[in-house]
Amino acid sequence: MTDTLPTEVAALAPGSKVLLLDGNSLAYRAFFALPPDLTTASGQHTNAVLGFTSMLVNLVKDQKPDMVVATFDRPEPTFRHLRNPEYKAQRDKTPDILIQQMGLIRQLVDTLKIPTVYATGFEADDVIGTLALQARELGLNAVIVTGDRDSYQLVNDPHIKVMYNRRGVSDYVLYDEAGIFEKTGVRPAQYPEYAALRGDTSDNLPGIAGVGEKTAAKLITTYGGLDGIFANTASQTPKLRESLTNGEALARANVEMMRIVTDCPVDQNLVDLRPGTFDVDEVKRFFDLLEFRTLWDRFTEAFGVNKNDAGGATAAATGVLEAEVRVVDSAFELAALLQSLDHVALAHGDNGLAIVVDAATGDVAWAHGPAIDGLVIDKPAWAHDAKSAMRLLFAHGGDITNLVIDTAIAAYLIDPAGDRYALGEILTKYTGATLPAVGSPSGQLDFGETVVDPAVDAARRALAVARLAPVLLERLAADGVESLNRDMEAPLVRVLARMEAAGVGVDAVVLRVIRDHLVAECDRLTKETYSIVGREFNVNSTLQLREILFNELKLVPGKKGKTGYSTDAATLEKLRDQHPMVELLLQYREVEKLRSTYGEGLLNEVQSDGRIHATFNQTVARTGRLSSDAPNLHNIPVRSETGRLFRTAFVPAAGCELLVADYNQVELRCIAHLANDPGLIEAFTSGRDVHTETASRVFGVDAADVTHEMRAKAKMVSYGLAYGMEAYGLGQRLGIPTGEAAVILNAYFDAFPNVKSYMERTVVEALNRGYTETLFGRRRPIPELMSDNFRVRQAAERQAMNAGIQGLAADIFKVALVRLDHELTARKMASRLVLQVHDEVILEVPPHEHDAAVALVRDTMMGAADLTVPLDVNLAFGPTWADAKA
DNA sequence: GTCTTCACG
DNA sequence: ACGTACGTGAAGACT
Repeated sequence: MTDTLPTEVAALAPGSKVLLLDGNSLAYRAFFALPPDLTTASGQHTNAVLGFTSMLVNLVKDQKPDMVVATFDRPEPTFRHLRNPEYKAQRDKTPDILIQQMGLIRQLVDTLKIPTVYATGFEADDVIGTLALQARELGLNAVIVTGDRDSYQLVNDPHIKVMYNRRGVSDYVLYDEAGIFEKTGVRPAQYPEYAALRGDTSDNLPGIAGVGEKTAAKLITTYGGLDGIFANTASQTPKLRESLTNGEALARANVEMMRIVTDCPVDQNLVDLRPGTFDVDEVKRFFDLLEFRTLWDRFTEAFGVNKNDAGGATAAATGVLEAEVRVVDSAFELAALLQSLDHVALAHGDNGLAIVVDAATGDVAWAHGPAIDGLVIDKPAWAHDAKSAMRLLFAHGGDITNLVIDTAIAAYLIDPAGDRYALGEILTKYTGATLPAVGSPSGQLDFGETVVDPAVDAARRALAVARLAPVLLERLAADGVESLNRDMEAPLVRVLARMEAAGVGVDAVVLRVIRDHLVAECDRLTKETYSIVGREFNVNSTLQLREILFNELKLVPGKKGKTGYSTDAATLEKLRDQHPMVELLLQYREVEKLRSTYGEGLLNEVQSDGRIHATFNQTVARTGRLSSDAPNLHNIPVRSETGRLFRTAFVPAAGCELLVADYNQVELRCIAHLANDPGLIEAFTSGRDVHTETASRVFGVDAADVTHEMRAKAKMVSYGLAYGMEAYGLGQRLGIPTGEAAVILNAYFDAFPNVKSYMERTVVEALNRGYTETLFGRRRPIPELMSDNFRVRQAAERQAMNAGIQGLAADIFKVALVRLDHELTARKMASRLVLQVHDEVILEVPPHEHDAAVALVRDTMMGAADLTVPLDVNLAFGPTWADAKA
């Protein structure tokens, strides 16, 4: 123990420059500096935010402050309002368009980690006055930035200056003590009394009639202050004497209003503030949200950030990547080279693989043709789009068995909202380096004259991976998604690669029969429709359909879209009784969808091995789910009788059966766990049907008395819940009035109160953190939660509610896939995964593994996560996908 | 390239 | 008064 208290030390050295921003005043100036019709695509007004941001950029660029501190008025009335109800009464006339933007301005300030100081019952001016004095005590230089002349009175020390915004966003003038005197004719300390005499329009305080700026300044300098002036009224002209005598009370009251408090109770003292470090990504998202494009460049310049920097990333390396390519022809030579590396940064090219030998010198080996036959890379591997590299090696009898990082997936984990994760883009974003365009000889754009060796392109990409991987690994750790990458996403790459390579068996003959039948049906329905309408037209054209339905046939239109009245199935359903063509149209729509997307679509994707090899995307869905394309095997029909026929065309390899396993109500179980709702947990642990159980609680009847209708309604509510559904939506889907739906919804939340509080808590947490987080640590930034646009914000809230639920289900499923594939391999089983659909896996199983496969799949899937409710799995075998149902 | 519609979990 | 359930991908029409 020491006998002295620790000395408080300011963050800044004496002589440092601190900018004190009067947030409200500058927001006003910004608002009137730019046209009010500046909006984003979604209709959010941005003129004040844009102007404010622009001011800030200019200030930082010109002033180069060591710290910026902002102040805003508090909503509570101040002592000035209590004293004089007229004071700043015009604030009530603040335009709505500006009020809407104040939240965004504060958000900008927060995003830039600019400390904000408040004092309840006082104005921003008083806070600034208090901080300016504190700055002086700390030996700092304070620059007050404002559009309010009241602050002139604070410039009574060489270390305090005012930067006054005259108009626009860049017209500033910096006043010191002499400057104030020159401008007003009085010294700063005299400013309140001077202003009290002449009045202040911006504060809505009238001055003494007949006393303007000149007279006020002259009186102040002659008599030193109000006391002197009113003691000497006798020496004035009769007219001025009368004005002064009548106005004395007013002027003395005004002074009390004008004088800035320099010791108000601020919530933070200057000595405790530190200049913050902002996250460039977060700032960029804010700029993107508000569609600030050109401002971004000015911002990065003024704030001295590499505009491609990823915030915390510490890559000094920049420049254009150039590779020194050595060609490796023999497998022996390649093996020797790999032996010497402790990790392998690689990129795949046309039938070859580029492997970084020495990133520092740009030394890259290009192995192709026979050299990669049977190549198994078991060293820790770094790659971009590793799944494609794996599939290339699979085709040559090789493998990549120890993937440490896929740079695209890492970028996705850092921000799953990114639209693309092209190697060149994330390289520049996270390291500042540039990847030359494909086919470009030396970083220049190529117009087809020069043909560059594909090996060179692959080599450059491998170098890019070598540069990126360490930066991204560091960032993954910083974001707390290291284990998500290591234990889930990275291992999953190979599982998906194996499923893609395996493909799923398709009976093209069956497919063709289905397709041909649909073609005939389409033909029949089209002709019948033509005969009813009386002429031919393109039934696939919504435009022509709208014309016929709503103009010619005069049917009553339903909802309207962007371009006109909707003709979707829900609308047509309501028009069913109005005209016979509507029924035909509905039938046609269904059949045409099946014909085109599935009949023709799937047939086009059948490869020469009689199988479909779709692509499973791991960096697309913002919730963490997988997606499928070319073709999409995640939306093969099942709900309609005819559509379900397509599943009869999905078959196992000869001698095998298909094993289909899907999680039972996995999202609802996730809700039960996350909300920790006793009722919902009990509904799942009781072992009885969960929807019946739910209906019993919602409708207050015994489980035995739950009707089919009640169960269906309860089921709809349960699922709608996960999406943030409201009474209107529930009513639409159940075909009941909104009021009735509201009663059901309320009954649900009464029965399961923790579910409601979980939903509310989730939104608040996401708002505070700026992102949602699943149980496994998967993050999803949702900046739109801060939007001032009601519609945008509500949509964001629903996304936030859903992200933790859908995301957790996705995480559980991914764990199951990884473990399942791992176990199948470890047990040297012949069964293999061929397909997955969000909560369902499909395996090809030879007869002798029938029982072992069931046990393994069931145990692995049920054990993928330990929730407060059990996970349940349905399993079924069948000769086709359609037949494999319990 | 955007819009509308509709298939799935 | 607003608009009204999350997440995907594909096809066809239209600009």
